[in-house]
Amino acid sequence: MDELDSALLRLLQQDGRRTNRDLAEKLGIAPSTCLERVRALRERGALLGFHAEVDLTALNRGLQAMIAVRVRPPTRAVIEQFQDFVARMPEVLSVFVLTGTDDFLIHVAVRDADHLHSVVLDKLTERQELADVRTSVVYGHLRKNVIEPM
Amino acid sequence: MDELDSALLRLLQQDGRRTNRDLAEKLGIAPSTCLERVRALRERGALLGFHAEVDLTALNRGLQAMIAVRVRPPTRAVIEQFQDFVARMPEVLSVFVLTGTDDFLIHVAVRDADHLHSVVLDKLTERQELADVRTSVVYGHLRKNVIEPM
DNA sequence: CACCATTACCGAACATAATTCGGCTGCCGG
DNA sequence: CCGGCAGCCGAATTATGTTCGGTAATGGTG
Repeated sequence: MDELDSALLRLLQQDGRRTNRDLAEKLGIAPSTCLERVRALRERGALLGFHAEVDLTALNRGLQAMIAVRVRPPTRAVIEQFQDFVARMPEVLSVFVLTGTDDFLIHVAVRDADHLHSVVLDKLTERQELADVRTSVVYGHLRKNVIEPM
Repeated sequence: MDELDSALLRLLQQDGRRTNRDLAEKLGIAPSTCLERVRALRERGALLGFHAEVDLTALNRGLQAMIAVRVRPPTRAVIEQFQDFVARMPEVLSVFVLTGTDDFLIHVAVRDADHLHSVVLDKLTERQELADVRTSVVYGHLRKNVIEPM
């Protein structure tokens, strides 16, 4: 994991569709070398994959919320079962499993306030193991690249 | 935004490096048509970009935490200034601006517990506007694709 | 119902890029 | 000093992206 590798990861994070030639040129190495480097990063597991970023508004899911949840009892079985359930909900963007007062943070993207309401009341609150729910609307969500630009 | 478009977004979300030919074949359309569709999605802003996913452990930042923050006073000026500050911290993965009791949720990835400690005590707590901080360690973080697989 | 205009689609030709591979270089251990 | 190894390179090959003119489908209009 030298300087070249992190430069590659940084560039591919900013734009995962940069061509191999482009990358090679920016780093001052041959395309074949660059290809080999990227392949090695994938094999080592440092580079997990490439994903398109989709605009939520374009999908009619412009309203985001963060739902803090406590389950009871907080045993492994209950936590895993609840996590599985939440992961299957189409409104869910991501699930954080936490220490502390809350057991979960659920990041959701929904159509509108009614939709959010129904997600919380009709889907989540139906669960027996759910002990506490607190919903916050997300005004803004800034996502950074893991490796800082130079 | 028809069925073809969302199929494209779904596939590109799973793997942003699928070749155009590949996509076209899977959808049963010509490569040139597929290319035009993807271009249209980008121009419309539905498809925002492509990004590499990097393994945090490989970067020696295997410990994640969620930091809930309240600032005082919660005016626009203070909130924007704090957000700018947080966004510049290299440990930060993403920042959620919230309604509710907490003003921010800060998702960080750090080397170890000492690093986390220093982020909270040496960097965050230094800020005058900071009224309240609660840190939770993240055991697991499941990220889903926005569009469900079929 | 016929007409036109518009849009989406296709396939072939062309341009660009990915990938392979044999060989070269420099570094390390013996 | 000298194998042996790992990383790198560049040219040849293969695959892919991209453009563009033509064609079929669509939808609105007289």
